[in-house]
Amino acid sequence: MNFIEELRWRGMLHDIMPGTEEALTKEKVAGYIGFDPTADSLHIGSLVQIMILLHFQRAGHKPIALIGGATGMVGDPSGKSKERNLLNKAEIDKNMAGIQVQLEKILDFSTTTENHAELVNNYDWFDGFSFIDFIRDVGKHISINYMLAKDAVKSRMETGLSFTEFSYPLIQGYDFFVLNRDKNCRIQLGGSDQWGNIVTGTELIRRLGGTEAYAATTPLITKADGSKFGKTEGGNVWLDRKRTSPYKFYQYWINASDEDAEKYIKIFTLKPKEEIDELIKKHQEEPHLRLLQKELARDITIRVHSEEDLETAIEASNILFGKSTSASLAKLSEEDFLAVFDGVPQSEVSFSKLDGGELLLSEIAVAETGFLPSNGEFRRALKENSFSLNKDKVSDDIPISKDHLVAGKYLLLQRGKKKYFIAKFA
RNA sequence: GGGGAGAUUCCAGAGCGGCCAAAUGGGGCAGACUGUAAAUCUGUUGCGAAAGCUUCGAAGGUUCGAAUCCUUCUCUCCCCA
Repeated sequence: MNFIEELRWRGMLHDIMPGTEEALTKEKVAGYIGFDPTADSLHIGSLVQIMILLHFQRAGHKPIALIGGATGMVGDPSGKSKERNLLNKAEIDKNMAGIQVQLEKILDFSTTTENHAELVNNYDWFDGFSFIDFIRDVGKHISINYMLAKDAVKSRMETGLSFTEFSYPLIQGYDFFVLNRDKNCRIQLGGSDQWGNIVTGTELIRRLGGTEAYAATTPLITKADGSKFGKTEGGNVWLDRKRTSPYKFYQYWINASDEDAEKYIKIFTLKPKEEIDELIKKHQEEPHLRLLQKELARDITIRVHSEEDLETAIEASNILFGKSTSASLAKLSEEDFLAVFDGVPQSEVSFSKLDGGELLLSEIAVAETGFLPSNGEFRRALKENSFSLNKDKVSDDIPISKDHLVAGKYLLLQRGKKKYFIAKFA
């Protein structure tokens, strides 16, 4: 199965330029995807693009990850309704370092591999490239009419668009040209919102007499219920464990709906078609086992984090969602407790507050830890029978004593099925 | 520059002197059902234990009483030039 066929059955192909498939079949080429250094970590939206590069590499081609050190300073108007804030060089450098680590985890960068992945930064060729040179050597080849026809530009004609953002496609197009010229890069991949930018590149390459260049894009990942992919109430789901703990990361995938899980397992795992078909079939026979979600979460968590992180996440999930009760919780040592609940939000409470024996549960849940925003919210939770202390439902506001503590210093608070919080007494 | 419409609790959007912490819908949260899914049904959704307190773009005013009336200001949208 060639690269494009692979993407096609996985539902990862949105648009493709004619001739791309033939060109890729004929020879092994280099291809690239750009990543914006807007944060020091990528989130799972970018994971789609990384997977694309991984497939590309597995098909024998050479993946290039371009970090937009220069373009990050300009800002891509695609899909943005407002002018973007610009980043400075120092921020971008810091962000690049973080992103690099994440890419290296997934793609094979070892130079002993013939088609090893490569990381480039477009700042390297834009630094020192004067404005005059740029508009003379590059701008000359692309007409204003061509630029104005772009959706990203058209949709901003009403609200306004700075010259800076207007020039963006041209800058990204030049990246493609440079990679084409210097690294025989023949294809640019990316999200469907990048189509306009990508074809500006192929156009530029044609005008400047490079080798034939191609393009393919991935569809926007959606969720069946219409909410945005990769978001939770806490914000984006990041690849960086400090921003999104492995436990939360694992939980994000475990919570995917059936419909989404079928889609995601094709996109985010490398499992072959037969295995996935089999999994889907089994899942439909015994949906309550949630094989799809488990396999999906397992595979991605290992790829992004590690086997150990997965084990811990599963263990934590079993305790939090399994049949476990306060009894099994009480048996945990402090070490196990901490390891298991690593990703659960925590807050410290002064141990001495327990002394009088009059510290109420509500005070801990609201004032001391901020787990719930107000006492009203706490009362509501009691009324709904949705509040648990150490896995036991609570129906009244009770005074907390040292006897309630797990491993001598923790309280496991819970609102509803999925929201946990740990109060640590120290 | 001229004329008009508007700004309401997370969002949309009613209310147009007391019955308004403010209809309704959406969203959020929770409960039931389940499979940590979807759908459905139910409850809940400013703070406060309560009395009560603080909210309806901002500041003043009228009134026993204002989201509702008046004045000024700020911002948004539409039409004409």
